[in-house]
Amino acid sequence: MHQPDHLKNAGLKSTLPRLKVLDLFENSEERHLSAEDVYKQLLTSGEDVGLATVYRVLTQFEQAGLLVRHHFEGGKSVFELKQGEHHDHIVCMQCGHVEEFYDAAIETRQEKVATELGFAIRDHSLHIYADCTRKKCPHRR
Amino acid sequence: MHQPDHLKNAGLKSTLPRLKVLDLFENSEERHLSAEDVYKQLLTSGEDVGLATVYRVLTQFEQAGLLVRHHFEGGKSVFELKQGEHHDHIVCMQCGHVEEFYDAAIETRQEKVATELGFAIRDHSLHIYADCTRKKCPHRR
DNA sequence: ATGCAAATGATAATCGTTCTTATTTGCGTT
DNA sequence: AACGCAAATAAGAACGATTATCATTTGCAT
Ligand SMILES: [Mn+2]
Ligand SMILES: [Mn+2]
Ligand SMILES: [Zn+2]
Ligand SMILES: [Zn+2]
Repeated sequence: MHQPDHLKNAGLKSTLPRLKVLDLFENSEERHLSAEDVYKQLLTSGEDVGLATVYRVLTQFEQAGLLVRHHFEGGKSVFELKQGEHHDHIVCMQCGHVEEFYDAAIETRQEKVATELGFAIRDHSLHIYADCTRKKCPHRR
Repeated sequence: MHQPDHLKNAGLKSTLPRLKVLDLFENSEERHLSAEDVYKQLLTSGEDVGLATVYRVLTQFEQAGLLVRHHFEGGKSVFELKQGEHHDHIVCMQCGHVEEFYDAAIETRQEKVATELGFAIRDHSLHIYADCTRKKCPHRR
């Protein structure tokens, strides 16, 4: 889906570290990755990229519109491939599993609320923290 | 409204630093304060409390249910007095002004979404980032 | 007033992230 | 294919927010 020239189109030279990071997001099991996640996964697969470079590249990709950054609880930034449609997140407090959802009613209510209060929305984040029911989840009874 | 014995009820000794911090939240102009905010305001009013103590006390108050902690963008934690009713926040990206709101429709939709996805909600945060229209706001045209 | 567990405050340590700078690389041009 | 150079990288220092350590102080039950 993404090609080396996606980088050029974004005004970024197609360098080895950038291609590796992009590749990781395209082929990783987990959609939502922190800088540390990216760094460690690259190390594990033998690719060695400096941690500073990972941070720099993630920020550049965010600015270029290739990635979206989220601030879930826990302090660290998490990134995912930007693939058009906006969505919100529900995070399992037991296993960290992240599920995505979109609810049109919520989105419109937000607009309404903001307008009534005299605000013009630029962005928003809705994070639901919950317990999931996946077999893998350590919380399962 | 809060008395020294609110602390005792929460299982916390009523010490000087704790009383000062609680007092600040009760009498401060701004409802939503960071640790740094609290520390500086105490210094300004002549009270001297160590920064470490401020952090410690804020966390204890959160655990005791006296304060609620929020993670707005910008990295630092922000606290406010817990006064019963849950609400969400809309933050001005220009002046930092925080407005509170509650929308029943949004709350119920969240429950619905979570249930459908097989999650049991424990908590959530909805932060709307926007431009406000207050006279004080530097963004005003 | 006394004793002691609990709390404080100064400072060191930690964590995620950004900055600095010497070295390397991508890539358009010979 | 070799050059030249701006742009990018890597290693480590620096940073800002927060937490941990530990010697000293304080609240409070006796
Ligand atoms: Mn997502
Ligand atoms: Mn609030
Ligand atoms: Zn789970
Ligand atoms: Zn404003």
